Amino acid sequence: MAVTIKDVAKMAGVSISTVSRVINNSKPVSSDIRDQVLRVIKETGYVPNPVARSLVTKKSNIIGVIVPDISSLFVGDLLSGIEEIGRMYEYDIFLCNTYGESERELKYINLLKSKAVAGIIFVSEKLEKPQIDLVKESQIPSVYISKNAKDFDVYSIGIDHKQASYDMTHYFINKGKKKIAFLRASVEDNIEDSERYKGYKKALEDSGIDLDKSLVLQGDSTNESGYRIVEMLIEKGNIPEAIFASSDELAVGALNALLDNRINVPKDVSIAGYDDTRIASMIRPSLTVIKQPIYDMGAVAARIIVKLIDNQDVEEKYIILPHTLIERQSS
Amino acid sequence: MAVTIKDVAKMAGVSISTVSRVINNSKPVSSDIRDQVLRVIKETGYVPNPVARSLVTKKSNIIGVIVPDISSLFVGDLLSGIEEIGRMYEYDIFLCNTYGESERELKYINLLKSKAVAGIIFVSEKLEKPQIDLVKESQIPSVYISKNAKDFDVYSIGIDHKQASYDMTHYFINKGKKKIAFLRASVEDNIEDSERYKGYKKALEDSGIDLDKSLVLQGDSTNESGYRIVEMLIEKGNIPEAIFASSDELAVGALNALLDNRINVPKDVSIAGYDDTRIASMIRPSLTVIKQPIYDMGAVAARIIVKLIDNQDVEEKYIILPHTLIERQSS
DNA sequence: CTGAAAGCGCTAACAC
DNA sequence: GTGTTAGCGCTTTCAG
Repeated sequence: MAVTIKDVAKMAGVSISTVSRVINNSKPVSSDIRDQVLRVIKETGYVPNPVARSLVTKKSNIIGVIVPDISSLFVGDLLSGIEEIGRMYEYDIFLCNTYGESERELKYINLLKSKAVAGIIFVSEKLEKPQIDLVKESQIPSVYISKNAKDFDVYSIGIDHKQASYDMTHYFINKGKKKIAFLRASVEDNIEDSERYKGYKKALEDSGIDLDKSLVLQGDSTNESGYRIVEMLIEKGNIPEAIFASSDELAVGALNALLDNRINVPKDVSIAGYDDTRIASMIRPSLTVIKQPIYDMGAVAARIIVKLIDNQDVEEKYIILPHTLIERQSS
Repeated sequence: MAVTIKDVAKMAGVSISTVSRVINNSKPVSSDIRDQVLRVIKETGYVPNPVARSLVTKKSNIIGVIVPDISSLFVGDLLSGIEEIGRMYEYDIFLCNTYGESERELKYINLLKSKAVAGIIFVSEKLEKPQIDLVKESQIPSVYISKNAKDFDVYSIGIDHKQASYDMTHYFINKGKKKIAFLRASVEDNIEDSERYKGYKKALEDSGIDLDKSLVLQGDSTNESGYRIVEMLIEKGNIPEAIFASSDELAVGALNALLDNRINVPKDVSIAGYDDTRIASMIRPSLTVIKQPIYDMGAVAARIIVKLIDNQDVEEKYIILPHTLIERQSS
């Protein structure tokens, strides 16, 4: 059996309250007694039982992190950032994988609630009201990372997707491209509502280029989907001058479809991705991308959660981190 | 305040022990009373407090997972497998990221111990005795995933690395290659001890090919490292006919170094990777690889842990899953 | 500044 | 079959 606060108290010849006070620094303790207690703690290797502690305080030092897919590069980087900062403040990570299913998201929120987690970081492809309401109801501090987080009154981290998308489209236009395809991972919602689409559209408008609906394409987030879509374009002979995909994987799929059909990238067609996950710089030709500061987004999310837990002020609700356009070989 | 067992007991007109009995099925309860209790539970939406429960049983339904790097594709897939099976048995995942540092590994083992996790799945580049001893001492059921797990008396999951490595080397030899480089991510240990190296060496021996030490190369696990090493080989004019890298990322780095120096793959040089992470099929030329069933390894690890927790028999300590050689464009 | 005691929500003897 | 009760290890009033 591990040593408990009782043992320490007995060995130090004080009451357990005193021991509790020194380990929590919750109330003044005369320095000689404090030293005595500290010595016993060191000798015995005593570690407070977090479960018992959590039972009485109704708090834990656990941050619940809900993600749609652990095995994605994006989420991996995000988790690194969260973990790193979380650990700095002595918080641990409780991981929930939802596969993007709303039902599972709800289930996990309830679970985290019952675990009395100190905070929740919620990562989702697309936020929905029921989930947000459930979290709000729980009163647990929360931060969101999602494309549409700014549609809700919640703390969130993101980049300016519309601007980023505008930048990339504009970059292509500047390079003399007119026929620019927009490849997007659909999430059952209206494409018109998508920030990225808005940025793309606006850039075309500002340059007086007509939007060609046959070049606005929806897939899912996999590279296979990007492959199929571009292959279809090729079959139809509707080959664009540039392809702007809304994720790196989608871009890789598009790239492979072109290469496999002996279409040169970037000579015949330019390609750009979105996110700058590790793969973007690993493939050849390497991908021109909009870089999202993914690790930083995780780190900032963790920082915010910690602040919220400590009741500190958080300047803004919707934090926008800077994005960058990274030019590589694919354009 | 959430509803507690007390509230349920009062509303159902029974004692809290009875309520406890029905939620745990721990002792017989007459069916009418059981129904009554169940109804109140449903009405109130009562959920037992896992913290309180854990305090008295000294157990939780949490599996602690210690990994070297969450953001790696390998670990991501592994986690998917663990999570999926874990969830099936109602276990949750507590995530610990060590960056491969022994000190942090030890710290986390202690943490998991104090959290009273039900089991530990330990993923590491290279297992060391102190860590294993600490886990054993804790009496917590544990499963290991690591190249050198079989050097210890622990439950572990893996593939037959020596055979896999033999297979790949043999494959190259069969294709008429004689000058086969072996690229390896070193982990400060003696390369001679590495199973993969042994397989490589044996395949050469069996075919009467002399081992050329200038083609046995060590890097770290990044693609940059693979890039540098192969670049160096090119500078020296010591270009092999085939390169067998001990990870996909390493192989990608090697591949890029060749492509960037206008050396054709697979015409001039063949390349093979190891693991079959998602990137292997995403790049062009796609990578010939030894496929480790990563997801399955995670799933099996979770299954074993659950069995150990339930004191069920586990047939073997060291479980070897089948590997496959997948031939793609790079060879 | 320190100790005694109540209680967090639950399980598990122990009685009846 | 069911209820009473003693903790699990800790924090936190409340006295002193």
